[in-house]
Amino acid sequence: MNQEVGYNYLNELNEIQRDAVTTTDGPVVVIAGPGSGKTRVLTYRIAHLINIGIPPWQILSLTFTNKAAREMKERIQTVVGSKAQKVWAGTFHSLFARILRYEAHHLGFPNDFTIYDSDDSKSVINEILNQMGLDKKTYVPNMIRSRISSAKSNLITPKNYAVNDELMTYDRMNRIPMLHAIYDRYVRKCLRSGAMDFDDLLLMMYKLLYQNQDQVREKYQRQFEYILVDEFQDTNYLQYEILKLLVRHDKSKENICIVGDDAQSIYSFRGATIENILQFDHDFPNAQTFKLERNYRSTEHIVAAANGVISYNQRQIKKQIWTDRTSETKIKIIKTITDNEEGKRVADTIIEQKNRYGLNNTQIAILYRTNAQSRVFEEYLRRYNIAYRIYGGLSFYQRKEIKDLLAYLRLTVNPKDNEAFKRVINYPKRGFGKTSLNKLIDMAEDNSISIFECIPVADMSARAKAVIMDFMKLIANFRMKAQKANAYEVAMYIAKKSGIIDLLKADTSIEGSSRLENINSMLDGIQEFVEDDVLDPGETELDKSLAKYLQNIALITDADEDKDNKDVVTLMSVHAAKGLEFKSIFVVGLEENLFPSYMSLADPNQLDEERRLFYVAITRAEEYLTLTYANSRYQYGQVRFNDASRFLEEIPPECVDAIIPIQQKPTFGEPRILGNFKSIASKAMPKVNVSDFMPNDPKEIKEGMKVLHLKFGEGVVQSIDDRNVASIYFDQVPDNPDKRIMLQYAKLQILG
DNA sequence: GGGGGCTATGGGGGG
DNA sequence: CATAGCCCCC
Repeated sequence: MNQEVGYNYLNELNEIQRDAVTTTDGPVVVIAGPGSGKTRVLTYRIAHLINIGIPPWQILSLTFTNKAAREMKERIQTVVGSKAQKVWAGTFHSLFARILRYEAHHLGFPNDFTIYDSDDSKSVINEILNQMGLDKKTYVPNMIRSRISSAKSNLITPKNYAVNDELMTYDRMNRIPMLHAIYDRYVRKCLRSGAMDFDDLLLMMYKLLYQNQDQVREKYQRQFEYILVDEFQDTNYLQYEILKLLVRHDKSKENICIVGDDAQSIYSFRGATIENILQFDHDFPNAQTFKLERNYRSTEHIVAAANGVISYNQRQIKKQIWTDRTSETKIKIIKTITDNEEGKRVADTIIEQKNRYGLNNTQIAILYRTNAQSRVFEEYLRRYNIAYRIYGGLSFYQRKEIKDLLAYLRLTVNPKDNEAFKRVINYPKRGFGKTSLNKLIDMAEDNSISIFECIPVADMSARAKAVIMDFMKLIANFRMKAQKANAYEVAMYIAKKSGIIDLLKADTSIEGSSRLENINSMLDGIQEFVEDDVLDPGETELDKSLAKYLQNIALITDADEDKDNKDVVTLMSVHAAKGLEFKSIFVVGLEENLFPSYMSLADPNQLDEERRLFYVAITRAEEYLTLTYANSRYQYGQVRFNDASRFLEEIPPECVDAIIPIQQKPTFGEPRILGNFKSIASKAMPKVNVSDFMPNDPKEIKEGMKVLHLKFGEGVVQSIDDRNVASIYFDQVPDNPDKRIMLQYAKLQILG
């Protein structure tokens, strides 16, 4: 054993954990309760494999977030040194994307394929609905997306879908009989755009292995001799089938170790199925099972509460989670009248805990069922001067300006990327509107090619043609640059040459400057990417291309972001909190219709999943657990009244402090922040007396004339172009006095 | 072709 | 309440 670096990690494990680490060969199942040292087992198992001589690049370790993978690598590194970097550790999506970057050509995709996010997918679906003339109220884009996604996750091709009685009957009954056709078109559109959605990253990996062109399957089967899968309860059918393709072959020793907890399965809405754990025993009958039942994280009351709650679920793998951590502090339940008061009481309690127990902000987290609930807590934390950070919600990469620049980058790497094309063809404005774009889209569809490929043969007005040829030249120019420069240099070049930076600089409003800031921090991020000199597993030389950068960022999420070592309270959804732990946890909004969500109430299976979600929430706490609910809250613009969540009643009463009642005098006079004040403060427009206004015939208007406009006031005509569009300077308009007005519609009065 | 304003509608979790 | 999408106006 390698004793030069590290230490004897086996001493840090209990007996069962140690067995789970040292049973390296053959299939292994680890059932790991919350706080049972699961990460420790996974980490040391990998370190152990490396220590007994397994080359690190033969180890495939699939985790739920990239951050978890990164942290694991760091911990492995303390045991085995720099070899840890060579382990293939990451999420299913990110590792498969990396592999597909070398292999996608086997599947008819460019190796520099684009990854479509869910907004892109939705936009593709909308385009299809328009082209097929289908009603979006019946064919709800989100619903279609999720049906396509689950078809893919269950390996049902469009062809198979169309001949599947059960699916077709379901669709007919739900008045969406064309779904199979939409699915078919969707797949073909993505292929033509050289784009894969999130499901495709899995599906194409499956196809790649299944088709086995150039013995690709054998290559990866040989390479990944040891496979570890974390959070196995959250894998879907397709993910499991891929694992089987990798593990099951003639020479295989079936060295696969899956780690999971059926009680923490919370992703069935995206196709995850607990069946996978049950099926695993069936598929690998010689699998050895280890149950980690000792909870090292939480105190007795929290563990008892968790056990009590989860016992209301019928189907589960038998286990008894226990702890020897005693505590004076029981679980607190706080009841309030309004959501606003809930926010205040949570903030009060945070102050109290910091004083009484000496907690740092970092040791505290507020968990909610829906991201929309964060607002009241933000308000009070800000008011109390407590630093916080919100995870989730609108991520950085979903901001408009970021998506705009990204679209240029994407189009540069992959000109067939239709979604990127649509986004920037008229941004900045270059007079290429909806009508011309729709014409192009239809033409591309008719010829089964991408929009970009369609341009040279497109039949359109001379003016539109001129605009679009210029645009093509611009992109060609970007592509040339991308061939010889790194991601940062190209991105900087594009940000400037595309006009995005100038456009944002010209916008002097607060939002404008924050957009520019975002662009700059994105560019900083790209520079960081370029300067990072760690070789990814599978790489023989550093790849700092734009294409590589795009692949990297397409799959990172908020949960992957590092806490920048600031002392902040964490606000996040329960889903996002999975795998994390905090000394003090607040689970808020415990009301019927909210947690459990109203969408789950009708279906016992979904209700069980909500319960598991609650189980995940409370087991994040080490010592202090506070549960809150409000009798009434603002939901969708009106006050709603909800009963306390059933989950509160499922907690054994002996774990709970006496319920803290509603404050007798609720705090009035706290200003509520109301919406719709915008219009008052907004721009002061010049006033023109309507009764005096006498517009002239537009034909009379010439360059240099002084004119009057009903809304913009007095202006001077700077120029009139061949399209009969006048550029007029209105000096009474504060923000952007330069207006382009089409004379055929404009009402202008000549002043001289 | 582009922008502003109004209405209808949704309403969850995330790779 | 937020926002997407539509319609209308310039």
